[in-house]
Amino acid sequence: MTGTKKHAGVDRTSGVALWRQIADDIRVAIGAGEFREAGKLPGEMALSERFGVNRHTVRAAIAALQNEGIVRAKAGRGTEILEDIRLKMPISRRTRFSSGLGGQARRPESAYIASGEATAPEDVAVALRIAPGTPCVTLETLGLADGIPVSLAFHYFPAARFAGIDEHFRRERSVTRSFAAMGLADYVRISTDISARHADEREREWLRLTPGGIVLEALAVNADLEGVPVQYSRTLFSAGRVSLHVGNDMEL
Amino acid sequence: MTGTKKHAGVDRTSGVALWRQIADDIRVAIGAGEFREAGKLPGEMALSERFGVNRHTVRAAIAALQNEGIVRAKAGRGTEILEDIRLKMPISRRTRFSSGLGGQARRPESAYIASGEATAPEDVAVALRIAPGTPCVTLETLGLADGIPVSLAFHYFPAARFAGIDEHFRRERSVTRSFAAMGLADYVRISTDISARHADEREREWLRLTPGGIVLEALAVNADLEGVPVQYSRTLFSAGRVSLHVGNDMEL
DNA sequence: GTCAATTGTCTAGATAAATATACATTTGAG
DNA sequence: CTCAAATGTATATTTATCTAGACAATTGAC
Repeated sequence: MTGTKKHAGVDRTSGVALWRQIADDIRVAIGAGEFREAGKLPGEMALSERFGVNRHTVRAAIAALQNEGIVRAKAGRGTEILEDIRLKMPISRRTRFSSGLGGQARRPESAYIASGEATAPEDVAVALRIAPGTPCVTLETLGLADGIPVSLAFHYFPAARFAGIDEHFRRERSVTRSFAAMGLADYVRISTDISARHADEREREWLRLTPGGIVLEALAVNADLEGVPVQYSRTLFSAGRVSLHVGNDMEL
Repeated sequence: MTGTKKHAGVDRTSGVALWRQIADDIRVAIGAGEFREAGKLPGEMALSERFGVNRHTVRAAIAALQNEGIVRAKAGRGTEILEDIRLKMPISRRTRFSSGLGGQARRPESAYIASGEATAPEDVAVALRIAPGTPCVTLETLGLADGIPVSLAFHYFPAARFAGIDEHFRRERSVTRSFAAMGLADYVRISTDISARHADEREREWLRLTPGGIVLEALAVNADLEGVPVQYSRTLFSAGRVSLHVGNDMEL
């Protein structure tokens, strides 16, 4: 071992400023319920010892968390924890954006970003069981909870069956209701592929992430009740605000 | 607008060093297939213009990517893109580590890290449907593919039923075979919770990740064929090497 | 071999982040 | 009111990151 004293998870060679590492660390700790009893963070001195850094570095971290709306510092009182927010998004045969967040006392909302026409690329065509190059309607949407963006989705629908579904979405603000308006009363999730990576610039902008922010990328296929694929989606969830739950109801 | 020219996705006020932002950005671009034709990155000068930074900053980013084994720079030739190898790990009712990677022509392997006894914390107890504080056998394992670590798992087994299962694992190197050796011939996955975050120091060490590396965290519950929970696992997958596939067979 | 294109190395200086101290201000308990 | 415990503000110094420019070393094309 070197003579360097090792402290909780701060890395001075990572290219990430200490205040940001500490802010990320505290955010995770809050999510894990570490300070739930006190309802507030330990004092700046205590935190600076815990992380092995100067008090001002801790202050910079807290300032960042304040900026995110997670905590609120007040002279003489301490730093109050405002809320613990990581939504649980169910992934099941009946996965839908708005109903998925229903039980969590939040206001779910979908926003229209853009739509257009495109020919299906290889991977999308395979998933939708159509020939590569088949015309598709594309739709890009933003999912919000209490006004905070949580997901950015890019959808493909076979144009032969769903031409104009984007117009329905602009009115209905829901894929489920858009399907219903076009005569498809019900549909099921048949496959979901999940990976994680760093968000690119555009994704960071829509999801209001800081550089280095992580997204969960879910590639999903929905089908009608006959099993014919009706939708291919690539949805990016803000990993700091959402976890995905693969549950029992996938079994029936 | 200010006189500052805006360049592709670098943010100078984020607390993340430019070289790391650029490394992350290039990694994402490689994943999206941006340089697939050339098979190599643009020159350092071209990249420094693209990101609006000095050539040396780009060099630092490339050095980081080289360290991750994603690219290889060679004087006079350029910076070659190595191969993007991301294993697909199926998540289904019959999820098992070794058979999951079977079809991908790789040599799967599990290694024993440590084991012990512990009382079940709240969340584990709820998942295993036992009282908090019930004795459990704990087991920590490393999953490898072709000798490269891909997952780090921490398991809980109810001690009343599975005392000594860690000893079986040390011999068998497989949870499935350890269960079999203790009289449990078959089991099924009943729930999986997936999220993503930055790896901590210890995780980076076992999974051989660079600082800033991402892990997919899967919280899973397995049960016997009567539906009685037999195992709770927290598995960390190296997000650069693994994607999780939630497929149709979850339905039967 | 010559040449252009590219990565590798070196030195120096400017900017941002982190440390070290000191003291002011706000709050709630007693 | 007084005091202890916090956060807020200020200044100076050290360290890490980024910029700038010059030149060496390697490679492949001609």
